[in-house]
Amino acid sequence: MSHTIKDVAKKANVSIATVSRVLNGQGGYSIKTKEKVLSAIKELGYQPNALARGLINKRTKTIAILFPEVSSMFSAKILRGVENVVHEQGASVIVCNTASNGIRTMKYLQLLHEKRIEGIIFVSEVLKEEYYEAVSSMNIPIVLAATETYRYQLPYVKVNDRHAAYTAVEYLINKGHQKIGMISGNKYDPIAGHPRIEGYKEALRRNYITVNEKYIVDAKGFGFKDGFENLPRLLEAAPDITAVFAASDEMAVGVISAAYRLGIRIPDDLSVIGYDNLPLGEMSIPPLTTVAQPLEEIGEMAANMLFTMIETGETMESRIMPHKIIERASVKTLY
Amino acid sequence: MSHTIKDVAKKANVSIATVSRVLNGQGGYSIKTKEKVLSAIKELGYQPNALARGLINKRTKTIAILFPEVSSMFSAKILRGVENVVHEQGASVIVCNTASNGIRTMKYLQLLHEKRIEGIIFVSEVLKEEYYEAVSSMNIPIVLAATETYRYQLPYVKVNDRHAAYTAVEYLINKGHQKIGMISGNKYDPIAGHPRIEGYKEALRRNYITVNEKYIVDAKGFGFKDGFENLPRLLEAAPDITAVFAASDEMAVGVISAAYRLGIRIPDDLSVIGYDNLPLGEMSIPPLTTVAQPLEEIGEMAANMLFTMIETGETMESRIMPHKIIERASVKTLY
DNA sequence: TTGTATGCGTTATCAC
DNA sequence: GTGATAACGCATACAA
Repeated sequence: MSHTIKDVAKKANVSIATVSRVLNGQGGYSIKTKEKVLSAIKELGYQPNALARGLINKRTKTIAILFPEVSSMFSAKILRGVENVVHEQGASVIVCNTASNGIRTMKYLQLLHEKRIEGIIFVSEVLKEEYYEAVSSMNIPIVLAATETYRYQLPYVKVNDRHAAYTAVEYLINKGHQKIGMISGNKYDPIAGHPRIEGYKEALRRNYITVNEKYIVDAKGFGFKDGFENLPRLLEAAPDITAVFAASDEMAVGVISAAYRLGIRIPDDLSVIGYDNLPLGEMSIPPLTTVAQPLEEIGEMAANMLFTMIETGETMESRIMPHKIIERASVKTLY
Repeated sequence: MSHTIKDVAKKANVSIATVSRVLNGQGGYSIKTKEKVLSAIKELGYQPNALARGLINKRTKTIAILFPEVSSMFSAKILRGVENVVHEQGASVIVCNTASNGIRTMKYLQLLHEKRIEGIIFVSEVLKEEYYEAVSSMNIPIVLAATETYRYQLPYVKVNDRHAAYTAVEYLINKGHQKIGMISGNKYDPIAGHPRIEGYKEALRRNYITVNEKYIVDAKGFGFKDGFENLPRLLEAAPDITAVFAASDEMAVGVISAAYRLGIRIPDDLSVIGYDNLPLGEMSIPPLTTVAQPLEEIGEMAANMLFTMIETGETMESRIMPHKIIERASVKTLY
């Protein structure tokens, strides 16, 4: 099996203490012994045992990331950002698919506790009380990504959902649209649901357009089907709309597909704006205009914050990341 | 900080040996002491230290997965399958983005060695010799997913690329197409490139259609842009084609978008078939007909194989997973 | 500059 | 049934 520091010591004719010292480059040894040790290490192909190390210095150089669904473009983008800085730090990241399932999440949290990971990035979901308790008892930092919590003082990094939605809708208004429908994700979702609806309403109000509740149809989720199935419902309730704000890119693409089925031309008959800026949007026909969340940067920022929290032991300020309109071809100018 | 087995022992008025015994449910203690220990554990919120455990029994219950690009739907799907069985096993998975970069990969491999992970799943890439050497020296099992290697005896799980491509093209032929173009990924790619081209050719030959090299255009990769930018090139070289086989779904969607720009109607003027069966395909306009790789199952199978290899110490047989045609709306029947 | 010895939190092998 | 105690592989305080 793998060699130990002892084997190296023997081969180099020194004590294990000396080997340990050169391994950690602390000095306190002659250049000659250093070379002896180093060559012994090379000869044996020795690799230090991170378990033994971690046991002593209480550092595992491992963090975890939890999301409700690993296999979505959304999660994948954030993961990429996280993985980037994790690798930079010489650390590693354990991924956990919670499936939005309480017991599965709790089971993971326990496993992570046992493995003595040093920090957690919690993505997209609402942080339940039991999660919070569990993490608290682990005494390690956590940062929320693309979500936030009002009940606890926890750092998060996300865009301002309300404002981003506002921006999207105002963009539509600036393009001359007045009758604007919205297909929202679950309206009870305190992060990606309600705030975006509020942003929509506020944009209308500030531009002296009356808010009509019938113009808002609530999907149950944020997927393609949610958009696809709800465009007809929206059109029935509000046949005169000239534009739709969909609460996610997947929904927006669903809307576009539904429109295609119905013989409604995008953007000529109906304009569509999405939310997220997933790669999907560029691939759509027509290419989707959307309000972008910088997902990869959110992941990077979250990871960076987590690592400095691990290092310093102090908490950090939350970050609101900038959103911006990505103009493509799904919105028509109306004048 | 976290409590140790010692604290539990003290609180329960027993020795650490006894605590360890009930912790591992080995028997050899009265039901009464068991309860004493258990309640002490609960009171203290004790969590065993996996590092110390791993140090002794040489098991970390951790595996790693490496892919060239985490933030693709392709990787995400496989990851999901892997994560599924990993969680079932009470283990955890470290994700590594190699970025198809040799030194990055080697750095990761070393880190993983130090962490004493128990196995590796290697996805999509060509296994270089130095990778093989590194993994060999770790003395842990590896299984390849969606890739394979000819130089070494390593278990893999993937579809038969050549056959899957054959199936896709024959489907086109059965629909009455004779002039069929192909946009291949990198033709030097020994896994996803060359074999698919061979499958394409074979399908033509077996159906007595002359292979014309001009009908094959080689993109440099498998992305949207590769499809988008190469349809015009293909059309120039082979203006009379009635159908295109794209070597990936992303490319196929790129082809559809390019066709749209060119005023070519899909499938009326041109049929398109893809490869992979990503969620993307359902969202396309028109929905994409494609040959499916069961990505999630590939991930699950790879993980299952890896775990039994870890358990038994023996190697396993490779698995060819079934592919199948997913009929949607991008192919027209020609008679 | 170098070596010895102790401890990190477990499990396992002995005794009792 | 239960309790000391020796590993596991390493870092470090203390001697030398």
